[in-house]
Amino acid sequence: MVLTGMTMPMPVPLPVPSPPATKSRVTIDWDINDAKMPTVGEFDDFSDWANGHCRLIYSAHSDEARKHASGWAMRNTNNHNVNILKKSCLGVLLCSAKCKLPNGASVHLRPAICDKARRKQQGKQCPNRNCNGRLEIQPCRGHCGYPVTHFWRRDGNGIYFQAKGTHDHPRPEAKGSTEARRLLSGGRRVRSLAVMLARESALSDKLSSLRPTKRQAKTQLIQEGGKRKRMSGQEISHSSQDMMGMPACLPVTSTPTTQNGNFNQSQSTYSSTGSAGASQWNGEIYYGQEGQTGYPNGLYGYDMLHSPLSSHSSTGSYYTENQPQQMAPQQQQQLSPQQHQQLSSSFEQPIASGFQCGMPLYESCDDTSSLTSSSGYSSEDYSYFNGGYLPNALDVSSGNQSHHPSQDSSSFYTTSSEIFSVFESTLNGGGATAVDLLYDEAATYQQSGQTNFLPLASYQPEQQDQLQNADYYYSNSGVDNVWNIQMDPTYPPAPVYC
DNA sequence: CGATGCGGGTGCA
DNA sequence: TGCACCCGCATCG
Repeated sequence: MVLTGMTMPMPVPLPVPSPPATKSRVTIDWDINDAKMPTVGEFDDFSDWANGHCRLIYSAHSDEARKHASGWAMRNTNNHNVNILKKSCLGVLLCSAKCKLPNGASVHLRPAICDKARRKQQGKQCPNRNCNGRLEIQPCRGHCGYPVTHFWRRDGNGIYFQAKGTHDHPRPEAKGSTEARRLLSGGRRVRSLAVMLARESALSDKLSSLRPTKRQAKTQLIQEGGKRKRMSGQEISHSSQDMMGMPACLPVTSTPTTQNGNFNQSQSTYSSTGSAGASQWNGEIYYGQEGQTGYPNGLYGYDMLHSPLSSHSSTGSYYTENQPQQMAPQQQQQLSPQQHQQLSSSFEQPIASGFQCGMPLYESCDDTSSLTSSSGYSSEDYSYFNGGYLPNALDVSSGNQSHHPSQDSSSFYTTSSEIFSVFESTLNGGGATAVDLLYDEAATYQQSGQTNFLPLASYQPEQQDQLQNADYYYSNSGVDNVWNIQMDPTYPPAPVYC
């Protein structure tokens, strides 16, 4: 996706009905704290960009699920419960200058999970050559002012996932990008940052355009309902609300699910499920990956640069957020280009429907719902940020979405595992350089016949130093270790609707 | 070196 | 008591 111009991205109200899901999962109501988790016959496809209040049940054979993976930078949070793994969002690393790449995308790096590493990230110079900004963390405050939390629980042959809160920040670059960069970079780290970031943008646009219609959304969308208690952190959330133009912490007033009753019961019994001492998360045996396909959906207003290098592709979770985010495939298909534009540009139009999970308007902030709810708030991450940068952090988002339909559709479900596999295998195969990876991507796209790649230009002073990304080039003088990004005038933003 | 997971401990409501 | 969060430790890639 591409972030552009818009400085005050507002959530795009998507009059989108909840995505279809198998009855087994939809009808079953559960809470991560339930004493007994429901057994389902069919599992959800893994979604690494889950957003909004939602619950998913993955197969215990899902590699991603076993690893508790997420596209969001989630860090472990101690909830003193060995049965439920809790993680809280660290937000995203943005440029203090809010600079934009030529294609309108913004710098949005993945915060290191490790506190120490994260401290080092902050304050570093923006990877964009033409920017003097510094990297700053925009903390996640999507859950009533606190970071969005994810809960994982293994039970039987299922891995239960529950998310609380709606991210109020752009997506960070995907995990794969960070890892790859670290593995490959060495002294080129800074450059790689810029390259990967920018490349992600163009790449994801292409990828998304290639994505065939995925099977019906399978994610279970269950909005947290009726649990309202604490509103702590509400004042903090104001900033988010203001920025997003949406209430991030309104009490849940709708969604008549059966969850409420269930909740109380579960909370009271939850502790009984604990197996003192031994964590269920220990000694995990990861099964081989079985064709994870698809790609994170991202009608997400803030999200733009998906990482094709992500090791976690996703079939996407079609959350109907009050944001220009995920949509169900079929819904997407029904949209005309104009509709796409309307959807993405109608930020100012708040929607008040109770669309399943993740609707900020109905976001539950009562998290008493779980003993395990919490956050990974880290004061260290906020110091710089609070210095005055926070307000516009979101402007990294998507300004251009309303102008480029292709971007709007760029984040939709498409089985792109084949494409990813190219990079992933290369990544893991060893011996490949960053250039190889990048080139592979370009080549792959070309094969798809849907891109407008120009032949790779000569590399100078070395191959790695000039890359092409469909609509712009990256070059590095090799002197100051920063990248030049130049637009490729020949690149037309071709809208493609899957 | 960093990602992850665990868990002791503290402060607050 | 529940939650948010800090910190150190251990393991693994």
